[in-house]
Amino acid sequence: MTSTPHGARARARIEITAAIKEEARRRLAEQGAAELSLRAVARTLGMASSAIYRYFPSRDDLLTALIIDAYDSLGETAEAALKASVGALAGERWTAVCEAIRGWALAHPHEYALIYGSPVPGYAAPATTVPAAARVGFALIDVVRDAHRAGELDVAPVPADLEAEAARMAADFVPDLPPAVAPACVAVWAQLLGLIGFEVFGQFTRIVEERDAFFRHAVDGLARTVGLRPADAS
Amino acid sequence: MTSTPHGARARARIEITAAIKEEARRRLAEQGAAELSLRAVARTLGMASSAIYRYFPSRDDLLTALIIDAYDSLGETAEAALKASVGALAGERWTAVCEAIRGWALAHPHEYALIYGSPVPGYAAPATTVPAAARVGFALIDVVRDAHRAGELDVAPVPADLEAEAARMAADFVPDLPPAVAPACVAVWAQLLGLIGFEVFGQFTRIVEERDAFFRHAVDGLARTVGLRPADAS
DNA sequence: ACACAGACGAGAGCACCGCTCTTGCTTTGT
DNA sequence: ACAAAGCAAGAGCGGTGCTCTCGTCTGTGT
Repeated sequence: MTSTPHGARARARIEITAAIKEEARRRLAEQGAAELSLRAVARTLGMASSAIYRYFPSRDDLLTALIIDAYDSLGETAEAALKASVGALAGERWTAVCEAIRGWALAHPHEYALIYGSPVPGYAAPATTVPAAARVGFALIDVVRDAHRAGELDVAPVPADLEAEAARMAADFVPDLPPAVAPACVAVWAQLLGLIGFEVFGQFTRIVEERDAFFRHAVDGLARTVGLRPADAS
Repeated sequence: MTSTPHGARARARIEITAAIKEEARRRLAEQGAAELSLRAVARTLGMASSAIYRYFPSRDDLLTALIIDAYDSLGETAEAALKASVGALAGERWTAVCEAIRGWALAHPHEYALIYGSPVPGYAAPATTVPAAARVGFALIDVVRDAHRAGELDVAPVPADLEAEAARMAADFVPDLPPAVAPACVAVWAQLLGLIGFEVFGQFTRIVEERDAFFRHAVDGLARTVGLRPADAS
């Protein structure tokens, strides 16, 4: 009965690994990454602290696994908003995806901090996290791509010293879009997350009160920057 | 009781406090906030670890002091760029201040992470940090204000649901600017630091190669968003 | 069928951390 | 001059990440 790769032992390993990750994620969501302790996880799981090291070689490895999960969770949220908005105007889709990302960030501040805050140790972004990290960006790009297909994208030219870079970016990430929009896409991606990060990390305290309306307005501005006509008719 | 306490005791206290902060800042710059340990600082200062608690009640208080210093250092840099650019075109001044902020961030990544990355413990932003934190924002606003005085600011209207908020923001932070630009100022401030944060934290790895040209282009876009005519003639 | 290599769990232990408490000594203000 | 307050040092508590060793269990090849 070896339907699973190597018997029941391997299955137990998968289950325990998942249990550790689940408990760690719970603690992460409650207290943040700095307070996440292997010993505490082991304790509530009823195992010796040393046993955890059979599953995750170090605390950083556990954290890396959680980082990938967080990226995937956020990416999934963005993709869901993307799908749900098929057929709508490009500006409205843009807003929908941006608001989905913001909503996720506000609902999972510690996870957000884990992936977009300061890198926890010195710094590290193992190559394994890259594909998961890219999903959010691609969801945003998809809105732009669809708008371009529908002829609703206003492409602004790019300065001469960025032309080569824009071409490279476009070839790497958006082969079916005009190269000139590639830098704008990347810039807007970073700016959007800057906006969200400021809100999540409390930088808007006593500065922005009407968060929803403010975000909506700012996101309209970002849409304009990439060449979309914003949903807001104002 | 006496504002300048006569005696060598008070003077020694100031000197030791400064020495602790200096050593802590050195370690922060080298290793980051997570690795900053009171014991290690005490060790290299040749004092018992418990003695440090006479000067900083807790690790977080030391960190808070460093946060204020970092805000001030960054604010000073921005203000210096602002002063150095008096008389230049608004677009050029904008670029100059933005590049000064970016330059500081790239030169002091750990300090940058301390103030704009994820809040180190659970969260914390003692009220004492607020004035220092505001300096950067005001440097940016000054460019906009001067442009407005010179009649070089294009003010875009604000949606109806933001008018009250815009008026409140303007009254609080930019009383001599049209209310409609206030939300744009705040949004652009967050977006600029998002841009810089992504670069500092390595999110642009393998995505943006020509960092300088890219940043310059993005900053031109931000200038446009607040209503400035960018320096780039393209 | 059985023995053996490998995976596994538990415990002890190391070096480090933030922080507190107590004990003396020195400076300060009256 | 003397009491009060500030200060440095040491010991100690509970916590951390991580390693090592030592029994136990298990999956597998002969």
